[in-house]
Amino acid sequence: MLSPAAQPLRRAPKQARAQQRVSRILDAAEELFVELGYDAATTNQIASRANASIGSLYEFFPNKQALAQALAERYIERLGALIEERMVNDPSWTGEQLVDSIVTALDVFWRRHPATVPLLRGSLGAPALMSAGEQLRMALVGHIETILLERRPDVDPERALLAAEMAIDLTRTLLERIQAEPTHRRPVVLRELKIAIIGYLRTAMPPPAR
Amino acid sequence: MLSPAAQPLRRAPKQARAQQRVSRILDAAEELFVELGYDAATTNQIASRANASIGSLYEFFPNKQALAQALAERYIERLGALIEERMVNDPSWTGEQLVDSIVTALDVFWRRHPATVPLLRGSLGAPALMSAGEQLRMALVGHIETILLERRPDVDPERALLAAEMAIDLTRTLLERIQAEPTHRRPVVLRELKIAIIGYLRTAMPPPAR
Amino acid sequence: MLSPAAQPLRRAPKQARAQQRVSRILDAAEELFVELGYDAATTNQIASRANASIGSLYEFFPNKQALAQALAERYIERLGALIEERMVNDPSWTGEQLVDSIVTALDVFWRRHPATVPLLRGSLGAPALMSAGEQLRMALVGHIETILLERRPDVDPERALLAAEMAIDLTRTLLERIQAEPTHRRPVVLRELKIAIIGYLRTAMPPPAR
Amino acid sequence: MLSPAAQPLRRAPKQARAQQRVSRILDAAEELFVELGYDAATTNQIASRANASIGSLYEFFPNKQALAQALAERYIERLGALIEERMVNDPSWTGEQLVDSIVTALDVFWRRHPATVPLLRGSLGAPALMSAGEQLRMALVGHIETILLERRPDVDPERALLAAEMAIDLTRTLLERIQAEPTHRRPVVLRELKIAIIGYLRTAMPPPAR
DNA sequence: TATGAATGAGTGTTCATTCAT
DNA sequence: TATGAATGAACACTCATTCAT
Repeated sequence: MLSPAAQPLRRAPKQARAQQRVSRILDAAEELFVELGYDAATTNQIASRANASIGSLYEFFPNKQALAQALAERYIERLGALIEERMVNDPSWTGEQLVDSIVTALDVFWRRHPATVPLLRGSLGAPALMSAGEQLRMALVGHIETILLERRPDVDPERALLAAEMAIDLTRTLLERIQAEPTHRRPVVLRELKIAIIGYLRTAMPPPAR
Repeated sequence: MLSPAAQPLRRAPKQARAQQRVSRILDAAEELFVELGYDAATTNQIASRANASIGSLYEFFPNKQALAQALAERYIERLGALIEERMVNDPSWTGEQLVDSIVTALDVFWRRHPATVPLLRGSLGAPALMSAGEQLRMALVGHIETILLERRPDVDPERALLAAEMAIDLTRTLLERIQAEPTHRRPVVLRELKIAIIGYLRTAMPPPAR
Repeated sequence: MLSPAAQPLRRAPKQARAQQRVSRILDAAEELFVELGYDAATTNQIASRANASIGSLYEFFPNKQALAQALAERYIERLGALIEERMVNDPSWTGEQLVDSIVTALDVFWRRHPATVPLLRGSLGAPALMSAGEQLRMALVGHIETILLERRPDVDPERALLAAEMAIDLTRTLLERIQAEPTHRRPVVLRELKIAIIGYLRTAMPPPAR
Repeated sequence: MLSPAAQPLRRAPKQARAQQRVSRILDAAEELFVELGYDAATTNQIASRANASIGSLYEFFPNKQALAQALAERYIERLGALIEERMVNDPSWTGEQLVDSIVTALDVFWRRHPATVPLLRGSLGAPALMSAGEQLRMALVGHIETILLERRPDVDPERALLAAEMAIDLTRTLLERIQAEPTHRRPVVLRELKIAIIGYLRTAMPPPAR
């Protein structure tokens, strides 16, 4: 259930205007983190791209890191929606179909929210982003774990958790990698990713001998 | 193989003393890039941890970026050695044994040179590091591709390249991920990584029907 | 006349407070350029003498050079005022009286704005100052040329321009020279300067034979 | 006359090799002061253009300023030679011819030794150069004063000194100014300079009534 | 409440000068 | 004596953050 997590906002934006502003600021942060990276993007740039004053930004976010936090939380929320819509664990599907559906959904999400990538990047390089990314990762892992256990109640829960983590980490890397590929190569890598996950799951949790 | 690339050093350190100093500076950079990230690590910190003066650092490296470059090049060199020593494609080995040997070798390398991780991280976040990391990745991919083709001459070369890329990307992420795990979990994840690669390769390039 | 030139200010100081601050910064720059020279004066010194923070200075001026530019522009403006007040070409005056009036006016200006001197100094030594100084020189030359042509319509315009340039250059040097003289010698040199200009003009553009 | 002045050299270069090296260093300093200005030229650049080591440079010159000093002194020496060769006060010449000869000689010198210009520039802007330039100026003034007194024994010695100073200062500025002019304008300005000096002297020290 | 002017610690980098070899 | 590697104070400039209005 993709919990909302510790409140990073100084003041809850009660009025619609304020909520809109917070949203615009996060949009701007998302864009600039992607364009320039977390470190190179400045808070003043973010504010001004959001048509907000820098003072306003700091009204809502105590510091730069909180922007990353909030972004991660927004992603978590939106992932929640995505999961409910598109990651249904339709029991009539084969495992292949399920993987396909999930990976496709995540690919769409990644493309729509490219800052997921720098956010999900691990600890090194930008410690500021670690906890935000960690949360996001855990939200995804939790969902996959649930699906896995639903479909394969025979599997050791610990193994399922591990497999879910692996699946998410594989997906993350490859989707990140895809950004660097020329457009025409993207479907190729995407297909390969699905193969990798299927291959992995098949080996890691072989169907119980009939 | 694993070519050295453009010279980033202002002055070639002819004397042993100077070479040692360059080496110490790179060690310090490695440490601090890992501890704080590329952006947050300052050149003055690096110099002082290397027991060198800041002027000395700039005697050898024209700017901060060049440190990352040089680090990547040093890694490429050392990987060259590692490959020759430990990544032998012994024909008597099974595929499993080969994967095990390679992944283990890389794990050791990763642990010894943890800055490989931020260096190998893709483009976003620190454009400065992109080309350095890209080189490193290509060096690894090239080696795996060679081994793959040697063992499986029946496979389409393009597929082999793709598989090599996949294998490296999977390995990179997971080894990076491992850093974040508590020590006792590391062997578990490492084993899982091997399973993933084996599972993937088995699915992607199934042995020719007999 | 005495056109304002390209805007060197990052942000137009709309409020009176800001305008005052810009002014104080320029005053400080003026003083320090005179005391230490352009290169030796540091932007931090300038800011702190202006009781402004260094950040504030860079809020208004994109870089050190822009301070010199802005100073030159301020001089050009003030010279505009000076010219209108004190360099009137009173037709009842003799040439001697006119020269006296102009040189005196410039002397006063020079004393009040001693950084005119380093600014007007030619290209070598501080390329940064060249264009700023060149503008200032042209403003002065233009004014003298106008007066010359008004009083001596018989003279070839090109000659008048040349004479105006000469007059300004002579004046500049000598007024600069004067700074180095002990106080009691200054009127002497000033008188000599007037003699030089009068002597020059008399020789360069002798009155038409009646 | 044209005295050598306080020794700025750490060690008298007794051997021919050393003298040559000092000379090459000064040549390099001259070039770079002209190309980049005194401040922007670095001592390392100077040493390396002179094919000397930086240590060698500091063997002969205690600091950067001393290079300017020594340059000025070298100019003074060479001016001494120039004066003896080309600034002869031939009694058969008219004043015009004399001025022409002197100004021409100085113009040649200036062109051959363009660093005279930044050196002679007054105190402000580069205090380091002040005393060096001052010495050079005094050497020139002294010579002109002598000539003036020889030709016009009727003139008050103090007036002659003043006139000599003026003549040198006018010449200096205008010759400096000439550098900034396009080549084809240079003879024009040069002629104008002669006119200015002649006009000035005629006015400042009119020939005794017959 | 919202603004954006103001702050100043901290950054990468340079360069005059020293001194071990 | 000559070298050039080494030094580190100092510089121009940035940017996260504050706070008076």
